[in-house]
Amino acid sequence: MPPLKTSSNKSIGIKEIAERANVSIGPVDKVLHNRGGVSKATRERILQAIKDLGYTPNILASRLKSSRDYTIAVLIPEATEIIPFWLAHNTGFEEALKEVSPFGINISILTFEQNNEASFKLRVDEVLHDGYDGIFMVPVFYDETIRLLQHYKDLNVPVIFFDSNIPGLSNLSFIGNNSKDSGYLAANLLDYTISKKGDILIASIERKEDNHIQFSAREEGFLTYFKNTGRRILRFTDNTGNEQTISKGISAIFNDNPHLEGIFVVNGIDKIAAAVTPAQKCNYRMIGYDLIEKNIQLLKNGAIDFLISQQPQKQAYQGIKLFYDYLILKKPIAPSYYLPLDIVMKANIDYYRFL
Amino acid sequence: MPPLKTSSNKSIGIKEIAERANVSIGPVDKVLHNRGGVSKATRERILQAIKDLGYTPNILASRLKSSRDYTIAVLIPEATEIIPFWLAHNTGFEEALKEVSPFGINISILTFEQNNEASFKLRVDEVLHDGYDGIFMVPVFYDETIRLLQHYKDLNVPVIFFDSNIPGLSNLSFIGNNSKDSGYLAANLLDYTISKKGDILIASIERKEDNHIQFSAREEGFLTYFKNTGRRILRFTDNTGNEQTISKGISAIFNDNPHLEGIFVVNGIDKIAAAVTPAQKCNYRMIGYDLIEKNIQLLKNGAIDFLISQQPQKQAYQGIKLFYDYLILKKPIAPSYYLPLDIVMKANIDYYRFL
DNA sequence: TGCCAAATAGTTAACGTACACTATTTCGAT
DNA sequence: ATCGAAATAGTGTACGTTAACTATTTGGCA
Repeated sequence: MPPLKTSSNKSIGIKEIAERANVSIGPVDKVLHNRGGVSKATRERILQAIKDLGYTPNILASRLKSSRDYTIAVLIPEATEIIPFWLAHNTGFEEALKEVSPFGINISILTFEQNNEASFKLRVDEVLHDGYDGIFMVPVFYDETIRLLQHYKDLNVPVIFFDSNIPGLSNLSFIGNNSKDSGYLAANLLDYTISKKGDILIASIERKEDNHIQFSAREEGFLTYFKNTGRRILRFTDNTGNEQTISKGISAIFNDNPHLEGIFVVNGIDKIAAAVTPAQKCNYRMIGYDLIEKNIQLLKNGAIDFLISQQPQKQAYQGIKLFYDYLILKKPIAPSYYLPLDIVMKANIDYYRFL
Repeated sequence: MPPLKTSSNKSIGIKEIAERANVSIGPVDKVLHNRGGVSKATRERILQAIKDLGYTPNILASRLKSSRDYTIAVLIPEATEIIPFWLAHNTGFEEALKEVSPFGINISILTFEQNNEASFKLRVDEVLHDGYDGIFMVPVFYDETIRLLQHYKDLNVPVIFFDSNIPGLSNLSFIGNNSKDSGYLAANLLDYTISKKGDILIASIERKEDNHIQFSAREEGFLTYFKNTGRRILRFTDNTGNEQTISKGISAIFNDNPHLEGIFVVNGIDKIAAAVTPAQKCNYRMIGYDLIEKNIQLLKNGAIDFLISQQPQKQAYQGIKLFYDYLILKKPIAPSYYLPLDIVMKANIDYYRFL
């Protein structure tokens, strides 16, 4: 039985196409790139030859010759002390660049303040003015996002959203997690780890600089799971950010609800986890989001039981490679790419730290 | 604030190096490829110029010129009705090939029977005879693996293991899961989902065609977790493969152990899951391995609670890309690449199905 | 019919590298 | 000092594509 060789015997190039169509390579290239200046008849012959011989362009040679550069603008919130989350994307960008930069793909990272529409607008202005070959962005502010999309729609420049999505717009694609499903997953998992009659608390730290759409979706998914189960669900929301206040609030809930067994933290799990004493901790399970360093420590010392990763690095990596697929390989792009919802716990955290 | 441009202004080629070292491109190329025929003095000058200017070879041009092909032999067990697991790798191989085949990397898939050393030996003979530029293999049989390694060690041909590892050999690298840690993870998760005093059953279907080293490691990790916890652990092993026998065996254990709450299935979870009635199922949790279609169905209908994925597609994909890194990019390769231990349940299975 | 612009087709020079081939230099032996 | 082989350095072509440039054909109009 002969081994399954995956190589094509003899690669056919534009020369072979030209020969088969009885023309020189000039018109072939024109047809391939829709550059016009080819009579209808020969155009047909060339297209037929391409079909017959199964031409696949040699991207190496193509790239070598036309050293056209593609610059992707990356519109991403600034990582801060409070929200270090956005730092994680960088390793993904770097990794992707290693693979695609030989093909002339560069990125310009344009950061903005997540709670400051003016700073976002400034970046959009910049992007519109400078003219990029692709936009990879977190669509935080609706109106400005629309403005950007409208400008680039006519230019046929790919705009891909990541992290959070605004459905129904003219962006080429979205890459990220399904927030609602992640909430549903958290509920499913929490349900497994507490007793049938235990109560559940949904907690969150609300900050103006956060992306509320995503958080609502998480909660919605979570509640969907428990709909009609008779499970008692409590709610705690802090918008002070003050440790004392949070601590008191949580303690009060604990005292008032002896049957509390699970906590689902929509956002700011480090703050919530800090508000709980180890003595209290042994009585409930806590699940939340984001594999940032602080949370990883809390997971390791047992203050948090489960984290759901949004895989920022992977979003960044795959996102940039989507531009490579689209711009260089001319592959079709799906309207959305949902990354797996990874469940991370103490026993497998080390395998998720650097990816 | 200017955007962080990641592009290099002007790429340095061998021409620039030659100029700086006061030679023509000929000797530069000779130095770059250690082809000799260069005097020590000019060699030094050239190396210095390379260092000074920070030369990075243009892999596109390089590849275009020398259309040297690399063929990787993939030694992988044959997928069968009983063990469809090995089918999953194919999509990973295909995906990887799409990216690396422009660089001249091909693969030859050589399958063997997992429980038949002779068939393995045949493939090893083939590999030794035909001469490959890289070997990607599951080292199922020790002696033959050694034989292969010894032959290729002198030739400096990269041999990478995947799926299961034999430590301490001269292979370049390993990519796969850490089986022991996966067992530990399963224990940790199961511990979360059952009550403090529940008993646990470790079950497995032993078949001669299986990889026992991996299974032992899983069990070892599992037991490590429960060491000194006082948890009562039972054991069920079937080596008949007969449905009736398994069913009876499992039933007997259920009857004899009313406190049984969790089942860890080392291998053959579909068989074990089938042996349990829905009525019994609601009293325990079941965790096991392999995202094969049969198991996915069982997960969906609730017969299985958790599956740990070995990510065969990712192993295949990343493995082939390792050869690309090594052969084309000349990047250093780590001795092992452990993939994340993914926890899959009903609520997130759909995100794991096609990757 | 002849002329000329427009349309179409053909030619060629790179892109950066690899490597075979040719040219030059070095240096020991006479 | 001269010759010539060995060692070293330089040259040129090709890889497949792109796109500018040149050559040819077409066809409308006087």
